[in-house]
Amino acid sequence: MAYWLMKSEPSDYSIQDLKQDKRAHWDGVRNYQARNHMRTMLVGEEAFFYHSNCKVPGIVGIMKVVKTTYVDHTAFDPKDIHFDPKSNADKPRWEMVDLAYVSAYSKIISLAQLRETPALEEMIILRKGNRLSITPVTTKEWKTICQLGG
DNA sequence: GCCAACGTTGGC
DNA sequence: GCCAACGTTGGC
Repeated sequence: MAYWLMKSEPSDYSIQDLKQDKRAHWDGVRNYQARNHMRTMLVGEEAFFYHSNCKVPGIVGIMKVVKTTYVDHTAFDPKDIHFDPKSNADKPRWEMVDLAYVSAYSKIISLAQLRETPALEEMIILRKGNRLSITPVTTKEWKTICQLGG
């Protein structure tokens, strides 16, 4: 069983949205590396929900995989913001998983706080220039971050 | 808003 | 296959 970290801009979709919806399609991923990570996800695996591109970026909660990858049909929709003319029903290029809400931290574990934690110095999202929206998290990192969350 | 870093595209 | 140009991400 692997652990994950998945980014979303809260102005687009936040942990509060997921809490309300209970379950969500993680659509709109348009990066091959991120897609390939999703392909290896198994039902029951847990992921941190990360708020990116906002005032205080950081980890805000936990969710779990409830459905493995299937075709992301939003890529076919010209009105969708993530429309990709190179993906079609005959030859779909993008996929998504379904995730369920698990918990939300009462206080965000900020990016600054993650950077200050020595046990996390190898974390992928903390590496210079990293922009990948879906990354694996090691068991050690997972436990360290859970402790930070209290 | 700025800009470094990265991924993708397409001409050659 | 190379690589310049372009678009996007995301912290600050």
